[in-house]
Amino acid sequence: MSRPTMETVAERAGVSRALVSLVMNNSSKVSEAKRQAVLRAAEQLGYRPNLHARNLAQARTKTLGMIINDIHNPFFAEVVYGVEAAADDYGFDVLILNGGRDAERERRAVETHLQFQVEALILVGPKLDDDDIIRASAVVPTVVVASGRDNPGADTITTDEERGAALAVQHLVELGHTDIVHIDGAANISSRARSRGYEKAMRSLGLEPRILRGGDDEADAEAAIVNLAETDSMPTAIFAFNDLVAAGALSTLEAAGLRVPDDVSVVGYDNTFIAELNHMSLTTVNQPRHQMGQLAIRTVLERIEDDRTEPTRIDLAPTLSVRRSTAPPRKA
Amino acid sequence: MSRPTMETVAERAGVSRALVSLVMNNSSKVSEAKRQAVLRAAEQLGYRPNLHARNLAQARTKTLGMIINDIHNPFFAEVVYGVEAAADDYGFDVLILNGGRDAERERRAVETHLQFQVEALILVGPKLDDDDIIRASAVVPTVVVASGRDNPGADTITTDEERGAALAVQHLVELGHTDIVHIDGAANISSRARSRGYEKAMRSLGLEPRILRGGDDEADAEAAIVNLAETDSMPTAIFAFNDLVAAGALSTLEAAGLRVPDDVSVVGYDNTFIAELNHMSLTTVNQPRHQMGQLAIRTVLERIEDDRTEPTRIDLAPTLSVRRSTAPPRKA
DNA sequence: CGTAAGATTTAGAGCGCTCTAACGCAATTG
DNA sequence: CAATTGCGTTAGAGCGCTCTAAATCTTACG
Repeated sequence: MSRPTMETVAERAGVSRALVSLVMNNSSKVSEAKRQAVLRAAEQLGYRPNLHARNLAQARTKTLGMIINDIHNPFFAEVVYGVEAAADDYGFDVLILNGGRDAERERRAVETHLQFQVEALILVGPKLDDDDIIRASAVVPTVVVASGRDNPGADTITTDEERGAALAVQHLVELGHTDIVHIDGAANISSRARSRGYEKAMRSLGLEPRILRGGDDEADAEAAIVNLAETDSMPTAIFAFNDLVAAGALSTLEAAGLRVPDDVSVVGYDNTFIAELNHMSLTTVNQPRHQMGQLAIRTVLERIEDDRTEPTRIDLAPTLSVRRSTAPPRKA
Repeated sequence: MSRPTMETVAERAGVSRALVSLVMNNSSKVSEAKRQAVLRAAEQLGYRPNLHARNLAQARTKTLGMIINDIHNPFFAEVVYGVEAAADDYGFDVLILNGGRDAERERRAVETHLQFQVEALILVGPKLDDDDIIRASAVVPTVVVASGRDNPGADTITTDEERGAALAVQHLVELGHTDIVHIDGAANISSRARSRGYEKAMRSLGLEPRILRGGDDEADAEAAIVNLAETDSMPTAIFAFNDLVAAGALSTLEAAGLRVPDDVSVVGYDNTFIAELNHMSLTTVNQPRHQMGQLAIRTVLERIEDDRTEPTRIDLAPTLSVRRSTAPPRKA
């Protein structure tokens, strides 16, 4: 009942174990006759090579370990596709472990991957802290995708989020807005850069920045906007930390009797699935996620092969996806 | 530069390799003194057990292989969380491979998992056909989650989709609707059951079913509704194949000057992320995804341990999540 | 004290595969 | 025809670990 091994196949085909190995790795120095015999035997027995044995013998695995902050998040999904496409090209398998938005879980995931002897680690939006990342990259080449900060020891692929925020501001100003409020991401890792980008852009255009504390979901947006309505003046445009916050802004504004984009324009960030929905149709800052995934693989594999030691940092340019949530301000 | 092995640790701690093994598997029959010595040596060397060697020696892996139809789809993500939670309880690791909506890719993923000697296979919304599934379950216990049909040889975890559709109809009828149109899922695997549920429910309530061909995204909904507006009469309620189609209905209806739910009520299916957004607030049929994931693990692991041979089928009950996209029909 | 029972520790084989070195054999060559 | 070459094939060691059986060390008791 236990699975057939090379030994079994060899016997059946009337050859040595070594020859079966050669056939399985389709070596060129096997006669056509024997190759056929071996393949036939393997087929009949339902033979399947044992990857653990192979990895052990070869002392390499041709496998990459990827950890995703949160499988739920469609932003990361896109990165995964990029990673897989590139890994395919290089003949590597990608094993995915779910971080579950939890540093402790991620730490265990790193451990699992290392025990599996993955040849590189791809961390997508990790919650891990610097020490964890240093420790990991001491063992195996590591690349971090889409995390604002610098990652000591690891390669980093990001987009320039300051620039992304500036794109949003610029778009609104070109439409004629001058009173633009930013709802920030609170403690979120990307919040700092986006806020800074917003602030710089506003100042350089001679406008006064107004930043409200937000967060990363709909409820946070609601709180911020209720606050605006009650104690502050309502701006003509809102630049939200991300699409979800922007979605919250949309519904809260409408609940308050304000129309988007007629009364208030709204811009999001990330160009997630949400923004694309017709019913939302959010103008938003887009990050080239697929490309980020691809570059992550290239970078880290190139690091293996050329054994470069200095970590690289790649900063891609964000773009703006204009949809129906922005328009010129109502003529006063 | 190569990683330390048990041998290395043993030398450093001044004990035998076997003792290190015992410590690593925290056996109770090791003296405290040696245990400490070994742990210290391991720590200092940064020792990490090689899972491939262990799996090879043990002839088992304590690893489960999961294949997800499409990482993008948030519906599946929730299932993943359920699977992981349950697998944790049993001390199994879960390796995830992305099917990428493509049967061929899935087939390769199955192969990879089998070569990794996973002890069971969890297929979430697979695109594979019956033969593939039969072949896989001949090698390793297999459970299929969220796929309408019967899966020969494999365990199956689904919800009763006919019943889900009936819930939607019933809700609308209770609100007072009688003219309810269904936009179906075209070739989608779940379409048949949902349509049938709709039709039966309508008939049993003495209402005339009207089914339009839809699909599984926004554009499909738009086509169907434009059709309704132009050639047919507009109903007072629409039951869509899934949330995305419902979202498409929402925007198309509004573009046509109809208000939801004042003029037309809309019900979706799946209770995805979209439905929850405040701005959408879709009434929708909910499947207990987390529970489905958990049951998948329980079922398949119990199958390993009790070596049951007959495949099981578990059909969970869907529920209705009522939100703001449904209301009584406008009084005529 | 001697020794049996129990508690710790270890030697060594084996898991399924790859890889190096060597082997057998036919074809080629001087 | 002996020697060389080269192709196809194979023996056998070794990858890092677990596991069984046996060795060694303690402890306790008569």
